[in-house]
Amino acid sequence: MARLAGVSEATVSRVLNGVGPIKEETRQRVLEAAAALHYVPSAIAQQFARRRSGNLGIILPLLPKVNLFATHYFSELLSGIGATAKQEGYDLLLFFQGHDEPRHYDRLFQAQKIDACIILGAQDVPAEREALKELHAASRAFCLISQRYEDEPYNTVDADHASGVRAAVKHLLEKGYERIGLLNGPSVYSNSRDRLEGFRQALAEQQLAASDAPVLIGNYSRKSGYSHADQVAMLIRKGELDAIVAGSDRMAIGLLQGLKEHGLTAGIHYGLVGCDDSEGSRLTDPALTSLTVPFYEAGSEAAARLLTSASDEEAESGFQLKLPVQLVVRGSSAVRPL
Amino acid sequence: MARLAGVSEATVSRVLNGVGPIKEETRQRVLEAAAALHYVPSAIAQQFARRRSGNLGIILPLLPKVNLFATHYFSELLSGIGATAKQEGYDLLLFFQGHDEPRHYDRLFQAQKIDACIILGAQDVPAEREALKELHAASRAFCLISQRYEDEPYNTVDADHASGVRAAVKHLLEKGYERIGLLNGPSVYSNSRDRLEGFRQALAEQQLAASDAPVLIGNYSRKSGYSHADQVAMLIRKGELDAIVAGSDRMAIGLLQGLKEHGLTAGIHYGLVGCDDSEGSRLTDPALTSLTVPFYEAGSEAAARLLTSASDEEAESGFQLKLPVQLVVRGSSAVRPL
DNA sequence: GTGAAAGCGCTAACAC
DNA sequence: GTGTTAGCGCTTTCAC
Repeated sequence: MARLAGVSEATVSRVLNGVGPIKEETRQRVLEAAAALHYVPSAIAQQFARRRSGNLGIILPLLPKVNLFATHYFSELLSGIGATAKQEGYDLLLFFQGHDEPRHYDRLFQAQKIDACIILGAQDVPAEREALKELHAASRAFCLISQRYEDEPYNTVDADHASGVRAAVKHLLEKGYERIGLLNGPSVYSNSRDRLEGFRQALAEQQLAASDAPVLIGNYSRKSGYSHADQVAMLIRKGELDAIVAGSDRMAIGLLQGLKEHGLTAGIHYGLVGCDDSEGSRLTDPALTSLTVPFYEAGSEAAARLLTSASDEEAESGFQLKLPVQLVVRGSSAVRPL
Repeated sequence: MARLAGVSEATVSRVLNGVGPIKEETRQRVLEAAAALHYVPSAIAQQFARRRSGNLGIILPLLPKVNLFATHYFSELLSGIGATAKQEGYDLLLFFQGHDEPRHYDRLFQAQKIDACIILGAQDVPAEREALKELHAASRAFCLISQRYEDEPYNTVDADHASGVRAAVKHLLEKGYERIGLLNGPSVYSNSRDRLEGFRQALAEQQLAASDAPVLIGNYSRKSGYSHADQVAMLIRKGELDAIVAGSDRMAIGLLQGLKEHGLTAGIHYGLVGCDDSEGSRLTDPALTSLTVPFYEAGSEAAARLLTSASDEEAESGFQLKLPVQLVVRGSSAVRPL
């Protein structure tokens, strides 16, 4: 105890935490003693006494081994969260959530392991809704990223996927493509629904009938894109399709590879746009036009809103952020030769 | 307090922790009461009383925004660590370490935030060595992944990069390539040194002079691979090189793209092998032959060794694991046409 | 087999 | 401004 070294008692606490009025001289004495003794306060005891853990929980889906969250999506998000959390004096506590496991999110709060939490990869399924409702009922500080529940007032941070897809379709039309299709992800993710909506809006704006525009559903994986190649090749050959927007870069890349086997090259025989502007978009030949999503900012915004509101005890009004998405044009959507 | 519901006192603790002899009947009573009251023990208080945090710290390098740890490397590692930690009842506490920031690793132990820790992306630089020495001096349970210090007895888990590169070189020679080069990473990483060693061994085994085999040094990024393309193209044109092993898939891919601009195609004009068997290796055209590294296993092994030894108070003997690496053959190292 | 009591190392009233 | 005094909610000797 540094109190021996100095002369005081709980004053040490005040000095170290910078609370209450302290005479500069004693402050110095305490600081010196602490330094001399290499004193490091026990975080465990502090947490206990303060009844707050100082931890920001992060719940992320445990995808099957390989390609877990390779998609640079989680990487960016985590970095953004981490930077802000550090700045606010919080540590990051990670929880992998198996898809089938019971979602005991609130238990993390009850156990006081975390003071706030960010949920990644939430799905629109009953078990998830239940778990979130519980959090909300208990007034927990939590936030969803990249997933919204239209009928619930939860805090969310998302990208404006609808605008993104609108921009993509507009771009393709300007490039001379005429029959645009969509390879979307499953509707348990709100961003899939957003993309569909953006797609329809874009067609409507151009007075194009959305009803006969091809919309295929995959699962966001490269494999899924690849497996749709046969069908897409047929549509292209029949003249019913000449460009496609995919809900993820991975699906786009799989599709691109599959169509190459059909002798169809992106940017020549058809136009292709992906989503996420992942590293992979730069690896294909031709490189993939994509929509860049500010994941880092999403993470840091989410953390900032949660953590600063946690310290303020003010009535926090909740938030539903929608971050802008931007088109990055590359070879896969080059001018269409007639 | 569940004690009201039941009748006992500290017995609750015993029941919930399954220690000491308990009459089955009281055990049931306590359990029922706990269930009825939705009792969840405070992790914070438990940690405090037990003087252990129950956290496994993970230190990972904070790389500049984009492509942070996209490389599936960290993803796999984290998943492996997470799975084992969960199984052992530990939570994961994440710390991003800026390259320039002071490395106060031991402070995490002093503050009792963590009971053990895994360090990813450690470099062989003085500040790092200093921080690790401090951990070792204080007998902390820690482990390095993918980095060894030859002169220090630290716990490590690594892949057998030397064998991997040997296998790669052998494979290329068998395919008919004759003048193999190496595009390596910087020697602050032990795996770079390992690869160089494996490379030299392989040449020596084949009675080839290692001295005039081209060895280039990049920094593991795609950009770095790309920027070596000019030099490599020249070597190929001069007949001084016809195949190359790159220290990472990303460098290999950058090189492949750069050489394509020189009109040189992997698998036709030259042979190419990468390292890590990342997702990107399947995206290039041709697909990239690579060395598959068991990152998931590395993570889970590291966690297992640390956490089981932490509970056993036995003399833990330390460990230096070397996991096997395997060659995955794809198009970039096809038979060389003469 | 179970209760009683001490205490983990801090913070936060409350006096002085 | 600073010391005194209670706990925070568990675990853990030690008796019984």
